[in-house]
Amino acid sequence: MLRISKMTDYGVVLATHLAGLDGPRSVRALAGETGIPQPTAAKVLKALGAADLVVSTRGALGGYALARSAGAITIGEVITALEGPIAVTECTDDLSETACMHETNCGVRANWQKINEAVESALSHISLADMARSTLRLVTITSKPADRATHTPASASVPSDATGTP
Amino acid sequence: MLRISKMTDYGVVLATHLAGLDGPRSVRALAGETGIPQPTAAKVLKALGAADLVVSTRGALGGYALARSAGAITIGEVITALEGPIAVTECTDDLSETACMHETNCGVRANWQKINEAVESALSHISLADMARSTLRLVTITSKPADRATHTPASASVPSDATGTP
DNA sequence: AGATATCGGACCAATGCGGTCCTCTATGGG
DNA sequence: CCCATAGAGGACCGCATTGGTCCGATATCT
Repeated sequence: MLRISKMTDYGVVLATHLAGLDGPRSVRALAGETGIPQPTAAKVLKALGAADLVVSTRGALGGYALARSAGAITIGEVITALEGPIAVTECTDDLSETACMHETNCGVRANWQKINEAVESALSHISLADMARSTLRLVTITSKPADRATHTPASASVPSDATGTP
Repeated sequence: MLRISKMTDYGVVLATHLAGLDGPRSVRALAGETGIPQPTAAKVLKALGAADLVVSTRGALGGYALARSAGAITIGEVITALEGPIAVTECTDDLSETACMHETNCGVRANWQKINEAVESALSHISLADMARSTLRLVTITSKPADRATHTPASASVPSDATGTP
């Protein structure tokens, strides 16, 4: 439903992988272990570093390590670091005068904020330590009300056939 | 943190606007009232129709109307209809053999599913009727399961109070 | 000093998204 | 009965973002 960029996916993979290590590890090693191309991994790690989620040690024997304990870093932070703060296309420029004041528009736009908060909150309940567990217990947000088929996420179990098109 | 496409934004605005009406309304009228360019609005409404969220009446005096009551349609459905099911770049092609089996990778990927569920669940708690209210009460994600020790998310819980009400 | 490894840029290619248009079909009104 | 209206359903294009690569500079360990 929501688009997750590949970079963000990489970021979560990398961060989770890092959660299982203690000492700093080089980008090369990290990339090799996760199957992510080195230059791209470097870019992601860099962004993660800018958000203070990982720390880097330079020079020989250097590398990346988590800035905090795996339990203290939420995937919400990771995603935010890579995806940037929500982009809900808030009332755009001059259009706001014509349409925004019109009627429901701005009210709806304001509520987008709430939606974002709800999502962010959900994401803030999952830590890297949780991700590292093979079977995440899942944050079970209250319940599951009206959903109408078409989205039946298979718990665990990797999709054997890749439907995606590269 | 998560990218919301403009189309999705339009969809929510349109659907919410529709929630305040009873009879069918033409795309032209809808577009004019929401400030969304007609052709684009038509496209969005079309997608909403394909997801059975709105029904269309053809011919003169025709137009779009909600397929169900405003309280029975969640924004999760609207977003899913426009954004399509999550795109978490599931284990891509042959790479999966090398890296996926490697270690954390696939485990992490499986957990992405959980993340998605959490988000989807959060979004399923907000109906169009809720969106129509100027001040959405917010879905108050109760949740809060797995976290033991060393877990100190800056997130806290969902801010149930209306933060900003412009 | 030299080797190693990150940092911080610039840089390019491609996918996809936002947006438009045109034709066809169905329905209601004159 | 015929025409105007209004949606369906395509094809289509341009631009922006994203995914990915490369380079020089800096810092650290042997």
